[in-house]
Amino acid sequence: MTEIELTDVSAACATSLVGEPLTEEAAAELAHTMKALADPARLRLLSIVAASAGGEACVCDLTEPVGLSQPTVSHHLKVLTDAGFLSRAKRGTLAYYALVPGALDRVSRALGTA
Amino acid sequence: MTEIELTDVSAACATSLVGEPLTEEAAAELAHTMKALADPARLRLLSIVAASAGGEACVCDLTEPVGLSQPTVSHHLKVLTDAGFLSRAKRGTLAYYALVPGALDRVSRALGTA
DNA sequence: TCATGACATCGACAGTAGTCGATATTGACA
DNA sequence: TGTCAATATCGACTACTGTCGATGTCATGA
Repeated sequence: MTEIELTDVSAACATSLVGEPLTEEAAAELAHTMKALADPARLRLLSIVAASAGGEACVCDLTEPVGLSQPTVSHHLKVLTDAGFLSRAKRGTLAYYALVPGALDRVSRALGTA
Repeated sequence: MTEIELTDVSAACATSLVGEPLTEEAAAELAHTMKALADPARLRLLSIVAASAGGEACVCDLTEPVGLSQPTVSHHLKVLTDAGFLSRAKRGTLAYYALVPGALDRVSRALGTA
């Protein structure tokens, strides 16, 4: 595995897809970022977090809606956090996840021509 | 695998990610669409096609730039075509691929809040 | 009609990713 | 300190995916 450790959203979306041919590196970074979004469970987690009161939710709030085990939900949240889409705030024994403002918009702009 | 045969862009991007929680079906469709984009070779193919003269390119033009075998390139082009991002026009013995107008924009809008 | 060139499909293989149960970790609290 | 509850990590398994070489298909042109 060729580790791309800190591939987060801001790094991956510097250039636009349709402007000029992507370099190999730019394509790898953007693909890595999009892979984080290319999973139904993670998309649902993002949308549930976004729709939660206060814009944040803890793992225990998310397990039941998506119908997956707690380790699996934790795994998906880690993927989204590493990709820069979610932030994690631990308060007491609970871990609250929230959307990182602008992260989705950056990916959006990397794709769209408009 | 629960086949989603005709998952193309237009079906997958009806709702926005951050508006309200995605249904299981909407999440599956959008994830399927995004999976088509979540690969460095396919992103490069898209960008090369977009930047080609006349907005289209044949397989023989694409094999060398991405450094992959002809069958592999053909496979990626099929994935992108099935997902609704590329159109295929066969003229003589050559197959010309072109961006489907608005396809990327639809995904872009499904992600962004703006 | 036959050979050739462009592309698609097939079959196989290796690497990757989603999932879970079991377990470790961490903080709260009695 | 010991217990409990919430999360994270680990190990394993299965399924999927990217890749290739071999082969099939089809249109062109001699």
